[in-house]
Amino acid sequence: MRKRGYHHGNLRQALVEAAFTLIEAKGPTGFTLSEAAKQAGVTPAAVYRHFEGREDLIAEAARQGYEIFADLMQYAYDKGQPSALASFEATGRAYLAFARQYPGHYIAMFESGISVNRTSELAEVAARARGVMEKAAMDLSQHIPSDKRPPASMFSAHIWAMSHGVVELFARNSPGTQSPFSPEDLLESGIGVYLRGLGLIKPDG
Amino acid sequence: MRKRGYHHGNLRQALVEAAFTLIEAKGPTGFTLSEAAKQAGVTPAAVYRHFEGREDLIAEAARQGYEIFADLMQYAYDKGQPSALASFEATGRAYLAFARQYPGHYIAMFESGISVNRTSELAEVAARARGVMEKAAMDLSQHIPSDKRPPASMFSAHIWAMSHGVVELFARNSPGTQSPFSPEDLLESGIGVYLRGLGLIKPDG
DNA sequence: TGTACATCAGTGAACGCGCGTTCACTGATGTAC
DNA sequence: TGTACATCAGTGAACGCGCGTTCACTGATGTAC
Repeated sequence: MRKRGYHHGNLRQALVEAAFTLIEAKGPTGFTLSEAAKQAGVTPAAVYRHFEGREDLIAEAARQGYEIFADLMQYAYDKGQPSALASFEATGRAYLAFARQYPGHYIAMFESGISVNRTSELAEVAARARGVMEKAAMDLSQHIPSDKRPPASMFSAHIWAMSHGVVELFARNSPGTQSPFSPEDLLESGIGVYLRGLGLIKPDG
Repeated sequence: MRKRGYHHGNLRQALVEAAFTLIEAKGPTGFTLSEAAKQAGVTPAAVYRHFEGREDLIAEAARQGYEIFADLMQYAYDKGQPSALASFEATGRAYLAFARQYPGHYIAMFESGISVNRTSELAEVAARARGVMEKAAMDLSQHIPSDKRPPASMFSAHIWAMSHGVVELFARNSPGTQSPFSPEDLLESGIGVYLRGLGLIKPDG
């Protein structure tokens, strides 16, 4: 039961959620502090009781996004264990699922222009998320003969790049919209080919 | 020799170039018509002799970007001929080279939020660029046994996604900046693994 | 349980700013004769 | 070659707008006694 009087009760979080909605609808450009306040039913000045300003609000939105993201990746990883391959593939699917399910979060994290090094809190949670991706890659790369094994951080960078590219180009109203394939199919098949290239799954697998 | 009096001489192009500079420096968000005018040494109102408004100017910047992009891709393709593999790899390198050499153009094309379907001119040149990528993929996929050959448009979408992802995550001041690998190495190795996955280059190639 | 009071999350008015856009204008350029 | 004139790319002032931010304030809440 929400209280709604002079005091909002949970304005801070309401503002963050308004930010997600606005960022999702209009992009990081379209997001304004005033409109977020309005959507939360509050004067723009009230925002300053909870955030230092516009940037700080966006940074908090990004932080929450990374938090969820890291949790989902960790969960996917755990669920795939003890198979390195299953864990790896699960994190790939989790990546795309996150981008689709939390578009506002995703945009705040990757397209809002705020630096991951803005605060130590933000840097830490981003590092945690990246850590899961790298762990998954590391585990899996143990199965590659060491002489032809790429560094795990390169491996995970490739997958991250392809995932991000699929999201940006094919999971939005972007240039590649025309594609007859769903982002999910595109990413899954792309990762499949890549893993075959590393000899990690069978040629006809 | 430039003429510089009451009449600018080539204001239209000067404005487009100011747009590239500003977009590169401050992102599509930071770009303002007024500042572009100022940078071209002209009153904001003068812009309206050449463009319908802010959006129209950005769209022209994007169009010129696609024009250069399509030309570079075509050139790379031609240069690799008659080898399908050489053509393909050359277009991959050309993609990244374009993104690095023309960051303002790249951002106007892919991050400014203008739709490729805004005008037929823009749609056409974008289609031309995509056409080269797909042709390169198509040629190369002829070398894959037809039973395990993915559709060329999927193939090219994978490469495009990885290329775009590398640009966005590792060739800018973005989340992945930490990576110890250069974007060029990352993309080249990523495409290499991918092609190996398709059986298009030797396992130890 | 009731009262006095401190706390602090909100208000609302005001600010200066730069934005995109419009308008009547002006003055440089180029062409006709 | 010189003059009259049409063209049109620029000016500069003005507009309304929404922005982020500040400030003194007010009124709801929660606590001490």
